[in-house]
Amino acid sequence: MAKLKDIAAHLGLSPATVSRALNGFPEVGAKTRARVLAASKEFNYAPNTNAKRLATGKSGVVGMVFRSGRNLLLDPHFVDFLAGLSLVLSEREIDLTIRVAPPGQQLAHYKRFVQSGSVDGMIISAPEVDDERIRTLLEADFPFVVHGCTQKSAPYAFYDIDNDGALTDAVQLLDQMGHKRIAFINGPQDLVFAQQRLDAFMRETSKRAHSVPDQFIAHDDMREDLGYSQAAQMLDGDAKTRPTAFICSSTLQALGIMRAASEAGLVVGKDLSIVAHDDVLPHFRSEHFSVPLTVTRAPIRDAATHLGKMISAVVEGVKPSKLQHTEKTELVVRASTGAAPEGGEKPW
Amino acid sequence: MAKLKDIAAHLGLSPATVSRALNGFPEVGAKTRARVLAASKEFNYAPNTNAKRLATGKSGVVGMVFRSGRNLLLDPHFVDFLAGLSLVLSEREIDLTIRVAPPGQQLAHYKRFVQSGSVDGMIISAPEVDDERIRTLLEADFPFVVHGCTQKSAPYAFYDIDNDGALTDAVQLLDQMGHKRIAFINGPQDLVFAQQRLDAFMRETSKRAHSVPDQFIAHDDMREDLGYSQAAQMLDGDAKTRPTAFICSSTLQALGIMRAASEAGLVVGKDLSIVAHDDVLPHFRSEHFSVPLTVTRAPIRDAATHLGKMISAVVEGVKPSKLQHTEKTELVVRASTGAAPEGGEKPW
DNA sequence: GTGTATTCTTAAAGCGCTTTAGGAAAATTG
DNA sequence: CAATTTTCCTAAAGCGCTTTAAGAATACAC
Repeated sequence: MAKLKDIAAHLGLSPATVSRALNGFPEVGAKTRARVLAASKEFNYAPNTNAKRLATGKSGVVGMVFRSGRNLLLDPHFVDFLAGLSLVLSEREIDLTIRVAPPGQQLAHYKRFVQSGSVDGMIISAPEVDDERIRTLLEADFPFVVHGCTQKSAPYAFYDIDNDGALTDAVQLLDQMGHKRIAFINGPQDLVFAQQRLDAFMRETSKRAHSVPDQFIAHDDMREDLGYSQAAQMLDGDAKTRPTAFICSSTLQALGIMRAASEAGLVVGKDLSIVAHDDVLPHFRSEHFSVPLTVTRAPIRDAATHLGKMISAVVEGVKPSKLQHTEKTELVVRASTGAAPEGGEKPW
Repeated sequence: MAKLKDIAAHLGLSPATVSRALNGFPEVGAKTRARVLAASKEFNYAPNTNAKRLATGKSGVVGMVFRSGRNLLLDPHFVDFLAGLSLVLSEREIDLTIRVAPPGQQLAHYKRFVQSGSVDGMIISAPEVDDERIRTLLEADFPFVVHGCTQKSAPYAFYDIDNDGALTDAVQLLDQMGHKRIAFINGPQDLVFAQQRLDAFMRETSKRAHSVPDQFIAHDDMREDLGYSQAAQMLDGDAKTRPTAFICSSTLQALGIMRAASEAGLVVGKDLSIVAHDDVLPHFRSEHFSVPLTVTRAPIRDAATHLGKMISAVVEGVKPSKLQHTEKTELVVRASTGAAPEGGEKPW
């Protein structure tokens, strides 16, 4: 493996000049640069990454830590995010290194990442309500970006969607259609976005005087099977008091709700309305569901793309406070929502 | 950030001793080691990864390159593999760095990974029939493992499943049930496993004197929608000459075939039999399909686990030729297969 | 032609760790 | 107790690159 020194020796130059020629510094003569470039081609030279990293103090890598318990890599939301992210990063010649750790050891891995200098920045996904990872990275003054946001005026870079707006839209739509009994199948309660959605849901429903009993609000991973079982349970009761509409946090849950509805003999869009939040996962296109789904739409792909650019900027020194974005969601009304069925006008 | 030198100075020791104490070398005194360990705790010391890497020549990282076109990160097979792999690697304190590149630039990235010394080894997934990545890494004598295998006596470490056996089992089962017209919906033809399955399929069907016309063999990405459209097309014809059974390479394709069957008014397991290969993807459990699926079973997770251990061994210097495994698949007969329907006894 | 500015190149230090070779101190031997 | 061996530790070189400070070489001015 040819080294910088070899090339220098071969050309009768010093390593310093070769280094500068290769890295595009202006103070090297035009023909010298040309010679260096040619020799580097000829010798098939590639600089030793680790030497470069040690000398510059930059790694050209950003890191992510995954939970091994509730394995995020099995969550389609998360995978789509990762796919988008790694694509953007690769375009910028930034590598992504991933590490999997059990829930209890998450923080330790973040600290090690920070201290060991193996990454220039980190990406945090699915922040919790009071997220210790964020606290740690802030304290260490280490570059990072967050997918989601924990508070109104956060001192870090983030890309979030307007969860409040999404839920407001959803409740409002159903209310206009005459629904008074709206159930909510949400994401894991410890995650910020779920909390934000819950808050908005509670506010908007109670504002309209049809506040919702606890048993019609569920919090769990956003999966088809869980959506199914939760919906099935909620639908298992007197037709006079069961929900006439569902709001849920993911199209996967919506699929489960549809399955439960069909088993209960209910026609979606007629006997039962469903509004989901749609992250636009490539394998679960809500417009192609057996009953096309009404959704609040915000592609998770967009978040990944933005966050990739953001972390690259933060690492370059851009102020995190300049890199904050909350994306509005788009309400797309399709066939899964319709007027409340007869007998549905009575609130809980 | 505390450095090795700082700790050494603080304890009145040389950096060499501190380094050895921390890395568990035997030639350091028990109480010296204790002091070093204590001080390192106190100072919250973490060695600089890049310095370590430069000094040792090892990075503790393995790399993967993904195609950006046909984005492998959107393929559930692949993601499940990745999830398993990263888990095993993390247990061994090996990081995984991923890079995404367009199809034409794959090779360049492999070369850069090799030359730059940023990774100790690579993992290759979905090898092609004559895979240039494998050739390149072999030439460079660089550690790598392959998920799948390109030839009988390969000079590299791999974990493969017995594709030949799987297809043999599948054809044999259907044959015993009286099926004479078996269609095959396979994976992308340029991939080795698809080729192996095709070879076995052709051999076993022709052996039984019911060889298959071209239009009843399809090659494409293993997706529900493609399985659906391919099956729909194959089923769109005279009941006397259309397939009575399908073999397919993935449970996703099987889902598509089921959808096509149901739209054609066919009952799976009665009018139409299906055997799929099952990689045991967590979101697509074949035993829970509306008609439980007959499969040749081999969890992709197992492959990931093994390959994680393998690459770690190869990097440690174990001979790749000692690390080769072909896993048998398990035939699991469920309700999706049944006796050939009336009129099904006539071969093509 | 001398003096100054400008352009190009180099020597050498340094990034933070590991590791080889060697030395001092302590333990073992006869 | 001198002669070894063993145990523990250190000095210093080195990993392959970048970068600062300074020096040659060339160009420009008058």
